[in-house]
Amino acid sequence: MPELPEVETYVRELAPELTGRAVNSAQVHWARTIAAPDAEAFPDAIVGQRFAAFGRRGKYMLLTLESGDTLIVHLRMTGKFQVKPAAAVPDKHTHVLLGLDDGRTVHFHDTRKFGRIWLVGDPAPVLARLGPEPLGDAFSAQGLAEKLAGRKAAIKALLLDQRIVAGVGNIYADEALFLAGVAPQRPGGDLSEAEVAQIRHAIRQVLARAIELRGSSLGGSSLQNYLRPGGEQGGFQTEHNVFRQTGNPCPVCGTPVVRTIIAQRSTHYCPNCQS
DNA sequence: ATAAGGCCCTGACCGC
DNA sequence: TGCGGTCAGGGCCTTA
Repeated sequence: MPELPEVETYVRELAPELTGRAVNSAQVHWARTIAAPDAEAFPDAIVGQRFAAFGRRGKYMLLTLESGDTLIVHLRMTGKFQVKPAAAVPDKHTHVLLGLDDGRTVHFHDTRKFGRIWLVGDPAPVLARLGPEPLGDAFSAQGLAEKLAGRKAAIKALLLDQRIVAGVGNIYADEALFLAGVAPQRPGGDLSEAEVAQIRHAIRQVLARAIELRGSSLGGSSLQNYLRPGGEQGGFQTEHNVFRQTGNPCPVCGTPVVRTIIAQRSTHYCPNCQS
């Protein structure tokens, strides 16, 4: 599932493909994909616009247009936003098509239909609830500790809360807690200052490494939750220590990795290394 | 205010 | 082979 490293990879790889390209046509085949303005108004609003700059906030892609408008894309679970040749045929899961002035077409493909696209003048309201960027200076150990103070929910659940830190999802929450040596079910408010600092450091470390490897691609050939804009896989899945490694030996101590459910999400950890 | 559970969606997978 | 049930989970919503 696309989390911060996967979205960052999208932004970096889309920029050279789309910068300067204009949208000549637009079709919406699943109305709920368009969060703003609405499916009916979207084509007229996007046609004629030209891609100018590419950014990211948490798991949101921010495609700035020359007009000053922003096309915001959230891939959620299975969304893919890919630039394809003119001859590429959309399938039944292709919900939005953007025809470009060079003949290619952007395909928004989303099997589960959880993904959303906004076309707005001001992206701030869409992003208003997000916590700090984990790779930025604003994500401090002290700030994280303040947000965890008094909280009784499991640290795993709190790391998935985008208001606490933006961009961490199920994969990188599990991997970061492993690197930090903290058990996922520990209440957030019970963590020591040192443990919070270790978690912050681990989040930054795992996200940076995953960006280097262009994200994590999971699943078989037919159920691929994340593929890069050109259709290639990422490379970080081979470095997962615990995520979907249930029963496999912990790379550090050899204890079998355990799977449990926290906040209705699959959670994987080493019961020996994480406490 | 926080915590917990439901909902949206489809396809893979499992047991019978 | 077919079929029903379960699981996957990000963000938002409701409920307590």
